[in-house]
Amino acid sequence: MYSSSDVCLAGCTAEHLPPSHPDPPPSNLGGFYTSHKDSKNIKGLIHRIENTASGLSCSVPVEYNLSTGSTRTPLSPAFSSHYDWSLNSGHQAKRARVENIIKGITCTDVVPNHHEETGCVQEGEERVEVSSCSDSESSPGKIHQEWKKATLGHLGSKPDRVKLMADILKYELTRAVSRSVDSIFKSMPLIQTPAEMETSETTLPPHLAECMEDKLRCGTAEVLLPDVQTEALSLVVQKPELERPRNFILQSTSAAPLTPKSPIFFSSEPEQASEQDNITHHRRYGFNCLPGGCSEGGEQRLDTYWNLVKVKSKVTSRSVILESLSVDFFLNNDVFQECLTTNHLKKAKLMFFYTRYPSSVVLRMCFHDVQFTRCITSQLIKWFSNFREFYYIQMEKFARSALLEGAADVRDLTVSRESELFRSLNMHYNKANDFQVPDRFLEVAEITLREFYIAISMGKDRDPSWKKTIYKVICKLDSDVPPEFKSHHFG
DNA sequence: CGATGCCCTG
DNA sequence: CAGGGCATCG
Repeated sequence: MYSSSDVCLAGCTAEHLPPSHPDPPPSNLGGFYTSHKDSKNIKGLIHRIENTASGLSCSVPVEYNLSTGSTRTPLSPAFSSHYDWSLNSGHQAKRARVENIIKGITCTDVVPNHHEETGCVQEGEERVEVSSCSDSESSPGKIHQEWKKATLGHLGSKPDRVKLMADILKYELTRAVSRSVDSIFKSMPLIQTPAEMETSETTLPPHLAECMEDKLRCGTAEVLLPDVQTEALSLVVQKPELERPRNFILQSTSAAPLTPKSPIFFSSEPEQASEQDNITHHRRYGFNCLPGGCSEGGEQRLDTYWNLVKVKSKVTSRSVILESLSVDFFLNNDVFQECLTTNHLKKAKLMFFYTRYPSSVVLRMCFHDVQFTRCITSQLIKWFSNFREFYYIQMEKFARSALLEGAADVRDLTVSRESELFRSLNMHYNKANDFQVPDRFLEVAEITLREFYIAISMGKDRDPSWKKTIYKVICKLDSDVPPEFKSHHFG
């Protein structure tokens, strides 16, 4: 059995390829996870504001009403029954805590290079803009100024202070969400904004272009496999020399050499929506259907992006918060499909060029976008069983034909990309011919063919279980699937 | 006994 | 390709 380290795609090192971890955070979605953390910070922010009153035991839980976009501070008995907080020690404590809030806000708004030392949330250039736009009645700057006046100058009535505190909390919450959304877009270099797409339709982002280049190299590269034959196989023979006659029916004289249109796996091919796809019901946890439809993993990521574009376009803090929380929830619940699609079938067929007997672990790695139920697993296993069946039937058919045509030397049996046998297999597993079949597959096919030929010529096919020995041999010739098959970007 | 694979059939 | 039957294996 070949390990993954045995397979090396020439000119395509591991670091250029998508991660092969069974379920890694997508490399192009770092921003999503950053956003997720930031979104968590929204909750943490409230706690941070509360906890800025260090040493104070009383905490004011803040509820954020998602439907109204307002914050509400449930008044504790002490808070609600003793309005005159200047005369109450508890009120002094509250005042200290509120002033601490102001400190926290001030250090983010006024002291540009100080927030790291003070533990304040570091943010970008929007800080200045937020402080400067105070013309609106509800603008943060206005709130900030009023709050400063109310607290530092002890102006305003008690309800005003409470209202202002609620506004401050709302303001902070909104800013935190805005930062989260911004961070998503700042850390999403892979996907362009619509404006960028319009201006540079054919220009890929550097990251993506590099990835595509690598895939191009991979696709046209030979699969370098070690010269390993760990088992003493009965019919593993050297390839015939060039001068050896290469004929028989395995060679097609009329067939043009098969060259893939594109070695990139599906990436340039918009998959037609098949009937099966249309009737396939997809499920996103917590979402019946997000805008953009429900389809493959890559498309879902794109859907997510467009969803975020919509989020970005919203200007009201409430909608931003709602959308952001939706995105957070969406990202926090990894998306699984509960049905196998035609794309999965296509991928499985291409996988067959590498492995005829994939283990369940390999299947899980390569189909990590589907939820692996018992039904899904057995369906995938059944697929490969069907693939093998066709494969062995073809092998037996061509072996018998070669025997009938009087092939005397088993070394005359070869499988090249021009042979009829390969064309038959390629038509079955790679109908679109958009995949560069690895040379290793040709080698394995040749070995299989010769195994069948020898067994038949020796009359072993009279044994009802004569194929089993061949199956065992072929099973040991599996290769590990390349990282592309384990990647999110496949398909 | 469940998982897996082959065989056969539609 | 899927479903069912059957055999094998741990």
